[in-house]
Amino acid sequence: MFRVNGYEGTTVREIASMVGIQSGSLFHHFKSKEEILFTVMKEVIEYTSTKQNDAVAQVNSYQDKLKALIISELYAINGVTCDAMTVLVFEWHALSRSHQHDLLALRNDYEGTWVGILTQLKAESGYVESPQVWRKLLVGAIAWSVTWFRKDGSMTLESLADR
Amino acid sequence: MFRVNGYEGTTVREIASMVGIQSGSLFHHFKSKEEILFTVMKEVIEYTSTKQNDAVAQVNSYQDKLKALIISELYAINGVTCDAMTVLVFEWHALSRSHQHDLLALRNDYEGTWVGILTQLKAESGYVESPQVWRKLLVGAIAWSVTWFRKDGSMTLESLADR
Amino acid sequence: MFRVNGYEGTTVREIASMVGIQSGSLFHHFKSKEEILFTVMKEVIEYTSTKQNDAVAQVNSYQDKLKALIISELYAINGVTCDAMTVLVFEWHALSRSHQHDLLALRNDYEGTWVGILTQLKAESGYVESPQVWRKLLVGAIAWSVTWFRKDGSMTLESLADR
Amino acid sequence: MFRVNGYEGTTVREIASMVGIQSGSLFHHFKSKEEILFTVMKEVIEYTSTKQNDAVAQVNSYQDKLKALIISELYAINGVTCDAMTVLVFEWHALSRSHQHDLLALRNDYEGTWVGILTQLKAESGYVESPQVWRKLLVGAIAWSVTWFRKDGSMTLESLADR
DNA sequence: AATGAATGAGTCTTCATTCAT
DNA sequence: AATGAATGAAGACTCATTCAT
Repeated sequence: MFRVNGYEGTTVREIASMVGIQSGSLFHHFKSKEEILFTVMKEVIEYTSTKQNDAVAQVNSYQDKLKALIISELYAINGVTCDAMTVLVFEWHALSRSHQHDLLALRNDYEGTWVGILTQLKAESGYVESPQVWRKLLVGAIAWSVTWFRKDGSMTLESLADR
Repeated sequence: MFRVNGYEGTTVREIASMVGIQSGSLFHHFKSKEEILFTVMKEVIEYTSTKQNDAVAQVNSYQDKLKALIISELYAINGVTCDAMTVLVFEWHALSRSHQHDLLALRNDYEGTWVGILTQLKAESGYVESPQVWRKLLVGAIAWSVTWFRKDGSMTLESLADR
Repeated sequence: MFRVNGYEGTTVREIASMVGIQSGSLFHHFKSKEEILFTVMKEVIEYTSTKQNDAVAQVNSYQDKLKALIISELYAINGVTCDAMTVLVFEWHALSRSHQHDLLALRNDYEGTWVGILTQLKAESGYVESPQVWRKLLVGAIAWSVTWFRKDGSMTLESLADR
Repeated sequence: MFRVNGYEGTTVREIASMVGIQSGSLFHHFKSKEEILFTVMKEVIEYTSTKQNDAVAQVNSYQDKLKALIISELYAINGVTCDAMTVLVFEWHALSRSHQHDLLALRNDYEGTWVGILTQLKAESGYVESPQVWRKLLVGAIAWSVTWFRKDGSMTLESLADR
């Protein structure tokens, strides 16, 4: 619901009724609406980080690791975590400063893996000039796929990863 | 203000007081808060389209035209139109269906130029496989720069365009 | 406009635009919106009173005078003064106390004619028991015609007056 | 409150404070101010219809039934339902088209009883020429009583009904 | 006589949150 | 764990009226 109508555009009443309870009851589970947003974001970061680490661990060369990262992130953006990832990007400013801070810590971990591998690739092949900039360009290209990639189209996420 | 606090997070009163009038007076100029958002978005699209067309017209080869497009879009995203462009991307869902439709028409024009030039490049060099997909990857990488590129950093937009 | 949408339901802007000027200009002619309402009501009372007096003066017997009053009032309610008369009845409470007082004075005149003639008829024929009550029943029946009588129907105001 | 100050002249805040709650709480019970107006009107029509049917059922001759209708309507206009009935008549245009439509359906029922009985009287006695027109003249005379009849005056509603 | 930008008090309505039950 | 009535602050928007031009 946050993805479709935005955080501010979604009412506590709507959330509650989708779960099948009254709006007042929601506050037994979350102490505020913002905590729901925070939870969504926190869980998707944790879930995606785990998936990413698994993917990277399963291959050996850094080139393969890079591709594993790309595929992993494409799946995060376009797979089951699609809604949550979009919310993470588009509703960031709806989060309180303090919660933003908490998530940034988790996020650093995740980004660290990317930059680490890109740095190794640079050392190995000299091809990647600036790992930080590469990461930024890649995350943009990958994240944007949420706006256009369709699972039922002619292209698979694997073939997109190759490009 | 829309960029910093989001559309929903910005009150009409705040906008008015920034302009130096009363909140009621705002409705003499715009018939609703949403019309302000729409106007911001419409104007930035029109302005950027004009800039883009100028940039493309000034060079001859398609490779140069592509680079002109990239630089032009990087400037749109990170230059004076930075706030408006960010709002265009991040507050899209705050727009009414009908206004979304209106902007999409303008947007098509803009995107048409990109895909047109990428298609020419494909015909010439065979390098660009799918112009549509290339455009998507490029716009993602470019748009994302708003989240990390700093004018006062060590990198210029021109050098970023090269990468 | 007051008739169709009510006094509160009509804006000064709408009135002005119907006349072909801006809302601000209206205040050169009337010092408030309520004064417009007052003027409409005052003028229709005066106009109708004149018509009524003319009608009564043209016949001799009290029975004919009564019928003249009835026809005259039916025309006031359903003729060119129809809108203004309806406003007079339905928007009475939108008037300030002081303006209500002013109109009541005019109204007394008008009502005096009715009760005078009904009193004469009682003296003559004994038929009319209470002139005051008769007047009230008659004005109700007549005024209500605004809600159902149609000029283009099968009935004329004269035949209705007979009933 | 609607009767005294009109629908537009009554604020939601005033209504709420009369009931002893905050204005916001009102919207827990009615989804809009207009729904309150609609409810008032709907309930008074239903209540009055029931009363009317009871009154008619208790007598046998059509002449008695007509008198029962007249008395019943006089009581509706001047009794406990007086305020609501007045609002029904005077605030009709404040209702949305759709709600007007709903009430018209209820109203048809009520009017049907009147015209039915007047039609029977015409068949029996030939006295009532046009039942529809009679009904209109009667309802006008009766409804108007709200503007002048005083319970504490020298006249009872029964004696008024006779006239 | 007319404009039209500006006012500012006021309107209905929304909605996250509370809390007695 | 859930209800649902109530809160109250805040929101966008309206509109009669003013006034310098």
